[in-house]
Amino acid sequence: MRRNSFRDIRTELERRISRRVWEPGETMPGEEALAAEFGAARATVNRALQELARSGLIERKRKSGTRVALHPVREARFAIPVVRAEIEASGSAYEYRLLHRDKENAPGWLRERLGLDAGARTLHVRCLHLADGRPYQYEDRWINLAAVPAAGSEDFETASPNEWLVANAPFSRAQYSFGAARADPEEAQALRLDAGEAVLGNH
Amino acid sequence: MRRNSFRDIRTELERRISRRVWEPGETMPGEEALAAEFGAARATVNRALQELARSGLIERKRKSGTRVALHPVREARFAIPVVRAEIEASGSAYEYRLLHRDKENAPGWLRERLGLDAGARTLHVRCLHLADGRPYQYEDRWINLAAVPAAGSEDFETASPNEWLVANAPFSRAQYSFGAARADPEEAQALRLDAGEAVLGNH
DNA sequence: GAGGCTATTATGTATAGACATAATGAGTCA
DNA sequence: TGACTCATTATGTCTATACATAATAGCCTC
Repeated sequence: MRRNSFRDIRTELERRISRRVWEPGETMPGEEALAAEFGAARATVNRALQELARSGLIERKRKSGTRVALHPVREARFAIPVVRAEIEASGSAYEYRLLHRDKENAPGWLRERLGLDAGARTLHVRCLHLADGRPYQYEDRWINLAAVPAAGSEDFETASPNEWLVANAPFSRAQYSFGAARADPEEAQALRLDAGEAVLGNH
Repeated sequence: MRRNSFRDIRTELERRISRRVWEPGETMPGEEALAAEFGAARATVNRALQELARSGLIERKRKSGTRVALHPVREARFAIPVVRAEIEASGSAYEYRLLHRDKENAPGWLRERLGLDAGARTLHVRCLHLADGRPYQYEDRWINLAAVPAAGSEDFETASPNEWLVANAPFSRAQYSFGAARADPEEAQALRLDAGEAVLGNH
């Protein structure tokens, strides 16, 4: 008979939390007590609890104990997509087309967004990702050359900045924002859409 | 002198990976070897490696070993928004207006999306969130009454389904998807936009 | 050489025991 | 009262050991 694994314990605790065995904000039993109940070592219970804490379901503090989070799961995760992988995973043929690549001074709106000085050098790349020959995503990217100097010597003829950056500039802190807008003429042409059609953007 | 903790080990391994001490795709030393190098127990190295694997920087497979991920799928987190908190945090006055609330049979497109049987009962709620009296977000929500029966007895006169669900139906597995679309006449009217304007949606 | 069995190996997980650390609260002293 | 010290306590982490499990490689058989 299989012993209680940390997964089993985690699952059972999740169940109890969702069934309100312990109310949100309420302190739940300590590691020792749970270990005794499940017939497992404290380290095993600890692992289960750590995972629950990481996912935001519970909050833990030394000495005061573990309590069910008042505002459960306020965070979710999403994978930063690599377009090529996305397209290939769907079984379509991936094609990449470089439209534009030039070193340019950062325009005002960009300097403000990134907190750059006037005259900051950037690499401006526009390219298109196609799935089965049909436009799939239009990439219009500005790379701060001060932050990623190595990008200046990339030609981006065969790999997109998106993919190159993910592979070559591992970042740990990043900020993404999304929004919807009507396609401007340039975007519409690249994606073969009617101008004014709605597009999802990542700024 | 502080011993090497799993954090130190994780950090050092991250550094090596970003400095290409091991190339992407290359097999890196096993747990035993790393434990010997860092003067730590294998369990400690294991914990560091598990976290790196979870964040997508490395890939691990029994027997074949640990290798640096070829396409580091980095994950990001986002907060599941509670509209009221969002608006209040920005210093605006929050206002909530219920537009529609009715128990309805799930339409076909919804049944397909959620994998429901024909005739499944759902609660359909439409409401509007306003900031300083101006439309901010339009919420058009279908709740599966089989999954959250308690929602059926909520009137949603003062709290939105969004908020109620986050507080009362803690979920650990969830799927969100986002998209852009042109506002349909109903959405446009609620948000006081021109029909056809681009809106960001959460499906 | 195809198919299947087996040994090997690296990771995965569990354990008991130990010490570390943070937070709390009680007791002490000015 | 207020500040400080210190014991207490729950979680945090590390270790050594053991066994489990998946995947590979090599061997054997037909």
